[in-house]
Amino acid sequence: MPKDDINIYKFHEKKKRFLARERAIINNAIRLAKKQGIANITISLIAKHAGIGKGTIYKHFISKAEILMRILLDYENKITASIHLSMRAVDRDPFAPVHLYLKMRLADPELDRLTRQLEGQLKYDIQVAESMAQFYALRDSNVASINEAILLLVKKGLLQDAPPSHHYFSYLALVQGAIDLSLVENFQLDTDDRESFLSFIVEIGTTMGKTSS
Amino acid sequence: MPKDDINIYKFHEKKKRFLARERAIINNAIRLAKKQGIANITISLIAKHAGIGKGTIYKHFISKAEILMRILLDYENKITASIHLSMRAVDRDPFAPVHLYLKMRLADPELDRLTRQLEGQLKYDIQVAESMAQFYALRDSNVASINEAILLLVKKGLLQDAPPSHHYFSYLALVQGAIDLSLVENFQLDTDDRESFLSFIVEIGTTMGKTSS
Amino acid sequence: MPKDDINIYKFHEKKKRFLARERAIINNAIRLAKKQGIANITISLIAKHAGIGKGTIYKHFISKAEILMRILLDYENKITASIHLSMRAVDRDPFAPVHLYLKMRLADPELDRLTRQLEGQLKYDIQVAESMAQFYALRDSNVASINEAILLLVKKGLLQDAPPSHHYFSYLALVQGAIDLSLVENFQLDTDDRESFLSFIVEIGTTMGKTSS
Amino acid sequence: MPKDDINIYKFHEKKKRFLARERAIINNAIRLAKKQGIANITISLIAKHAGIGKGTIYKHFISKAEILMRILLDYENKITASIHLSMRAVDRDPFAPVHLYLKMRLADPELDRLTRQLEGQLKYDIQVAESMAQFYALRDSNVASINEAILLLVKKGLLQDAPPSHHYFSYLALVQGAIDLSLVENFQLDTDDRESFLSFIVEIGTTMGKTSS
DNA sequence: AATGAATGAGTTTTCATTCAT
DNA sequence: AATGAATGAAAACTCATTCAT
Repeated sequence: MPKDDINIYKFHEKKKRFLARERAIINNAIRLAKKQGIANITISLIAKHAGIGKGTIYKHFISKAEILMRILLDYENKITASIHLSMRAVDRDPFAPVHLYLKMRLADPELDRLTRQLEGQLKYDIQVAESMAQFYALRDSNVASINEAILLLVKKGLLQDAPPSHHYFSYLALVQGAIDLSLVENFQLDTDDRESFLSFIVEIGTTMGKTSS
Repeated sequence: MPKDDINIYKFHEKKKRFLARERAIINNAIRLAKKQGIANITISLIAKHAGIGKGTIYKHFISKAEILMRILLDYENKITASIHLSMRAVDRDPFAPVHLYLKMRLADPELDRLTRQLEGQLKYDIQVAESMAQFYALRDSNVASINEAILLLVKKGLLQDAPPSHHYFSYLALVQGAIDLSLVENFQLDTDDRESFLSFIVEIGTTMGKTSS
Repeated sequence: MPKDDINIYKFHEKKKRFLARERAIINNAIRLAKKQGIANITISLIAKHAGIGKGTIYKHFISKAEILMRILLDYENKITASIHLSMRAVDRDPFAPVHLYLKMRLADPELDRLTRQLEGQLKYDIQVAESMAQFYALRDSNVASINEAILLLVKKGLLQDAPPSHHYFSYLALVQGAIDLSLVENFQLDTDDRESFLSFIVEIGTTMGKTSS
Repeated sequence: MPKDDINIYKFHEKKKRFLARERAIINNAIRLAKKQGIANITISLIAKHAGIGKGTIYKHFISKAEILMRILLDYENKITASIHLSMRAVDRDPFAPVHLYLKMRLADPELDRLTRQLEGQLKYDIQVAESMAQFYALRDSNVASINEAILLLVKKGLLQDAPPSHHYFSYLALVQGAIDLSLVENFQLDTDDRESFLSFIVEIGTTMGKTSS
C-alpha cells in the first residue's frame, strides 16, 4: 500500500473513531437521562459511561446544553428524514406520512418523552437560542408536511373535512399522552401490555376521523 | 373583647399569616417552575419572588425537594378530594367521577404537566422516598376509584365491555397528550383555540367508548 | 398585706424567676454540650431544653459566646471561692487549699473538660475578649493562691523543696489527664472503676512530692 | 529515555503532586485548627492557606468531616506503626513500647490535644461513623499492645504487680494532662520550660510504679 | 416581658468548564 | 489529541440574631 493511501486510511480511521465517540457521548447521555432523569446527569457521569475523559467531551461539544440540544435536534431530524421518505410513497399509500410519523414517535417512547422535557428546559437557555430556533424551524416544517398530507387525505375524501390542525392535534394528543402514560411506573403495564397498548393507540390514531366509506 | 379572646385572635392571625406564607412559597415555586422550567428555579429565586428571606423557606420546608414534593402531593390530594366528592353524585350521574376527574386534570394544564415532570424527577430522590410512597399510594387509590366508576358504567351498559384499565388509559392518554400539546409553544394555539381544543378533548374523552345505544 | 409589700414581693418573685431562667439556660447549655459536643449545640436547642423561647435567651445574654463565656467564668469563680474558703482553714490543715482544689476539679470531670475546650475556643473570639481577660486574671490569681499554699508547705518541710510551679504543674498534669482519660469512651472504665480511679488519682496527687518524714 | 519510561515517570510525577496536595490540605487543616480552634476553620480557609481552590479539596475528601477524620486516623496509625516497631526491640529493651508510646504522644502536644478534641466532635457525626469504628478498633489494639508490654514488665519484676490497665491509665493521665497543661497559655511556660517540663513528665512516666530493686 | 417567625451572612457542597501535561 | 486535576461560580442549607406582636 502506498504511503499516501496509508495516510488517507489512517485519517479515515481517525475520523471514524471520532464520530463513534460522538455517538457514544450522545447515546450514553440519552441512556442515563432515561434511566435517572435529566436533573441527575452530569458531564462526569456521561464521560465515565462513554469510557472517555471528561475533557474529551469538550472536543465534541462546547457545553452541556449543546449535548442536550443535539439529542433534541437528532430526534427531530430523524423524524424529518422519515417524513420526507414517506412523501415519496404518498401516491401508493396516502396515509404513509401520517402513519410513519406516528410510528416514529412511538418507536422509543422514553426518548420521545425525554425530548419533550429537553425542549421545556432548553427553551430558556440563551446559550443554545440559535440551535433552538433551528429546532423550531425543523418542527414547523414537519408539522407543515403532516398538515399537507392530511389536507391531501381530506381532498381525497379519506378523512373528514376539518382543519388539518384538528386532525393533527387529535393524533398528537392521543399519541403523546399514550407515551407518557406507558412510561409512568405504578400503572401496572408490564412490557407486553405496554407494547399492545401502544399498538392499540397507533390503530386508533390512524383511523380516528376517517370517513366510514 | 376580653384579653384571652384577643390573644386567641392574635394567635390565629399569626397562624394565618404563617400559612399564607407557606402558600406564597408553593405558589411562587409553581409559577416559576411553569415559567422557566424546574431545572432553572432556585431557593433564592423563590424567596425573592415570594418577597421573603431565603432562611424563611426552611422554616416551612426542610429541603428544596420537600417543596417540590409538596406541589406533587397537593395536586394529587386535590384530585382525590374531588373524586371522593363526585362519588356521592354517582347515583344521579354515573359519569360524574370520570367527568370530574378529566375536568380536574385539564383545569390547569401547566400544573398538570409540571407535576408529571416532578414525579419523574423526585422518583430518584431518596430524600423524599417516604413522601413518594405516600404519593403513589394516593394515586393508586385514585386510579382504583376511577376504575370502579368505569366498571359501574360497563355494568349499566353505558360503556363497552372492556377492562376498565383500557378505558381509563385511553382517556388518560388523550387528556394528558392534549395537555402537553396545548402547552407547547409554536403550535399556534392562541388562548381561545386552546380552551376550545381542551373542551373538545373532554368531549371526546367522555364519549369515547360509549355504547351507541 | 400592704400594697407596697405586695409589690415588693412580686418584684422579688419576678427577679427570682428571672434568675432561675438564667440558671436553666446555663445548665441546659452545659448538659447539652457535655452530651453532644460543643460543636453541636445551638441556641434553639438550648431554648427548647430550657423550656423557653429563643428570644428570651437574648434577654439574659447578648450572644451565644457570652453563654459559653459565662460557663467558663462560673466554673473558675466557683474554684476561686473554694480556694478562698480553704485559705481560712490553712492553719489547721496546711494541705487544705491543694486538696480542695484537686477535689473541686475532679468533682465534675465532664464539666472540667468542657471548660478547657471552651477556653480553647473562646480564646480567639474578639467578641468576648474582655471577659476572657477577666477569666485569665481570675485563673492567674487562683494559680498564685495555690502556689502560695505550696510555698507554705515547702517552708513547713511538708513538701520537697522545689519551685511551687513544679509541684503545681505535676498535680495538674495528673489530674487533668485523669479527667480526660476517665471520660474517653472505649476505655472500659465502668462507673465504679471511674470513681475509684479518680480517688486513686487524688490520693497520688496529694502525696506526690511529699517529704517522707 | 524511552517513551514509555517518560510516561511512567510523568504518571508518577502527577501522582506525587496529587499526594503532595493531599498532604498540604491535611497539614494546613491541622495548622489552622491548632492556631485558631477547630470551631473556627472552614473549607475556604483551608483551601486558601493550602494555595488551592475550594473545589480541589473535594477531589481529595468527600466532606469536611472526612478531613478531620483523616487527621484522627493518621495520628492513630502513626502511633500504631511506632508501637509495632518497638515490639521488635522488646527483647533488648522491655520498656521500649511504653517509652516510645509516651514519646510519640508528647512529640507534638498540640496535635495530640487536637486529636482528642476531634474525637469528641466526630463521635456524634453519623457521616463518619464507619471511620470512627475503624479508629476505635485501631486504638483498642494499641491499648492492648501497651497492656501486653506492661504485663511483660510486671512478669519480669520490673513493675509493681498491678493490673496493666492501672499502670497504663496512670501513665496516660499524667501524659495527657501534661500535654494540655503545656499548651494552655498564661501558664508562663516559655518554650524551654515547656520542653524540660515534658521531659520531666516522660521521666516520671517511665519510672512511675517501677519496683525499687 | 416573652416569643418565635423572619432574616441573611456565612458555610458546605456541586459541577460545568478550563488547561497543563 | 486525550485527559482528569483544578477551579470557582452558584446552589443548598444553617443558625445566631433581630424585632414585631
